[in-house]
Amino acid sequence: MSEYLQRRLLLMRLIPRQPRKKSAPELYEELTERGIETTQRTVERDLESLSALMPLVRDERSRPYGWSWTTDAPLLDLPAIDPETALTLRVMDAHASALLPPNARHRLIPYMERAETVLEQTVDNVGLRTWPDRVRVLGGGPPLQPPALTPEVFETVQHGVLERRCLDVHYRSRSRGAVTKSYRIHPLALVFREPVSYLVATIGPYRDPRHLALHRILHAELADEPAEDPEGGFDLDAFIAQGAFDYPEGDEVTLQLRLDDGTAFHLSEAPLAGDQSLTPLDDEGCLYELHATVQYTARLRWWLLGLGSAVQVLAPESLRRDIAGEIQRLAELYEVPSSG
Amino acid sequence: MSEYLQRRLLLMRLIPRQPRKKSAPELYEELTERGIETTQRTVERDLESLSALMPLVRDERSRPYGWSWTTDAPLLDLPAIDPETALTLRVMDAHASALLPPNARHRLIPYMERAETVLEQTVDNVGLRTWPDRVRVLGGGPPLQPPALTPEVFETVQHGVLERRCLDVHYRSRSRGAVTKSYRIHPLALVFREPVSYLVATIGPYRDPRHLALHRILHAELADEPAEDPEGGFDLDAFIAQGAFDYPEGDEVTLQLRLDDGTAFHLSEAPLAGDQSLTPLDDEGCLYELHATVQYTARLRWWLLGLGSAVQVLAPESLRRDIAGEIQRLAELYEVPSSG
DNA sequence: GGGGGAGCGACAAAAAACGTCGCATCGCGA
DNA sequence: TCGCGATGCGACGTTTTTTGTCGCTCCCCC
Repeated sequence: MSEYLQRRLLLMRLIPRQPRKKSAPELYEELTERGIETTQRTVERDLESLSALMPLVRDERSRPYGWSWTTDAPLLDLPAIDPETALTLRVMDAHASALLPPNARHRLIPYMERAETVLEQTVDNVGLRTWPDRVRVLGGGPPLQPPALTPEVFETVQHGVLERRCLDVHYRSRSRGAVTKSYRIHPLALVFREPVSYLVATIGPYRDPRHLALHRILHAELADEPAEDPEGGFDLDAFIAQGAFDYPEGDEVTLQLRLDDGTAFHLSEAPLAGDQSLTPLDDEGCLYELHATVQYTARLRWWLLGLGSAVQVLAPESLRRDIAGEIQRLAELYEVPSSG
Repeated sequence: MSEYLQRRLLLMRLIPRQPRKKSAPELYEELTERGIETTQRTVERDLESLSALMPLVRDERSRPYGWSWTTDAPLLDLPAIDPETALTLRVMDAHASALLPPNARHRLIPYMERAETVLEQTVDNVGLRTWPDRVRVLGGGPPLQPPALTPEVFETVQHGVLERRCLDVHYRSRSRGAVTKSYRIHPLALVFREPVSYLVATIGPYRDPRHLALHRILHAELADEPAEDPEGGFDLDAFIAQGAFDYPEGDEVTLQLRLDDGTAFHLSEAPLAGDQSLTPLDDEGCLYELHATVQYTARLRWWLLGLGSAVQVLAPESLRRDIAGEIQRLAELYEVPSSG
């Protein structure tokens, strides 16, 4: 029966993209491992005939020749991506562009190009070419620009986290001045906080995890030494909860707010919590009271404060005092006249 | 030469995923269109032998049998996704989960599962299985929950936008009460604003574009009538800029802020604009002044206000007055004592 | 009831794919 | 510098698969 197709399909999947490569003997090995009986000669022939059809390249600089897909090889996906999925991918990408450094999205280019092609064809069928004019993502976060990374850094760091290997990095420390230091670090995890991406790692012989902003890593290189977790293991959630990223986990509190009608409407659409309740305070429907059980986090506080006078915090008392104090400081800062 | 592989590969790509289907004669047609000379018999044979290897199904309920991939057919991508890309996809998805309704991401499940598989294998090689514990995305936007959508609505609406066909929708209008109305609408564009997704469309015979929140569309059905743009065309950016989503485009202003050191540090990492400058105001480095050319938007205002007393707006004067006014209202609301 | 399209079994010719062998080449270590 | 082993590759005859064609049957729809 048709060994042919199965073998070539598997073979194509085993070939990596360009910086990496695999030799014919290697590929032969992997094929037999996966239960395909063949000869190395056949594999060689397969590679040759495949390279006539697809963007495969052979690196002949060193003797066991290495095969790989070209960097710009278009994505060939089975089953092919459908227009709806392509659209979803695009929306996700549009959104991620505000969050991830450009280098991080670099790897997704073939996927996005594929999505683009599919969308264009769809639109073409209907006689239009105005696709990109039909979707927008409006960000809700701070209007900041993601910092640029040294091109290779993201890749290398990703590699280190994925393969659990140590990294040698040059790090421009947070303290002022352009002082850079070199460390050998044990990568533990990746954390993305709105525009900035962080690597969590232990540094050199020390055992306490730290976070390094990726854009402050000027150079990174993979070491051979395998990365080790600190004794007792590493719990990323606990690390974040203890406040490492200004995102300390708050206690659960019963939030009580007084809202104007516009804000009440928005919150009825996208609630703060599953148990949220909204009740009008008067007949005209201009004021509402909201109850909800939420986590008290810094993010919540920013958000409430940002809404300004559209929202008044009634409870918990600690949050109310907190915000009132902030307002007092603000009032002094802006020399607002007395509230009588 | 090897027509074989080329033909079967193309054939597989032409087969759609399950709700859709294509018959052997259709597929034969499309193959010849793309320059592959063959007979319909061969296509039939190909389909049969392929279905032994892959999750293809044949719908035999009506006579020109329809072929499709099963809904859960795993993604077979060439070149295969590499661990770094898989990781990036996961990060994007983690982020999108806070923004898109669950139904929207539904289509990406095969992609995410594929990414998951690749990651697990990678981690396996190194003897670990703790992959999901190594990445987190910390949101910066409001801590709201995306509203739930009627399952089919997102798909149908997407379809309408993509193929430019009218939709018949039941819409629960924004005004209070559970009144729903039915309209025939001409879909124009999709807009995503943090937790809520919108469809921009003209309604019935009217010519002015409106936005409909997707979660308030209770039911949607594709109509045969092709969708039409309003006379004079439709410009999504202009529509947004005119304030349709509380995101009116602001004028460019030269922003001047006084910041505490923590905020200054964050802004030095992720600047507000390309031309941003930051200068310390004293020797201890506790106060900084920032200049940047930015768009004056509501989003900027929320964000500045949310930062509280860590930021003082010095210019433009209009923004300063705006914020000072807001603070005065807040001070009255919270009965903050006089600022002297 | 009949016409046409679709699905499918069979067959023989044609075209590959395959394993094997042998030789040339290259890299590495002695 | 020499030699060994691994790798790449051309050639060849056999084997297997593929492919076009024909014809029969079934089913739907007119």
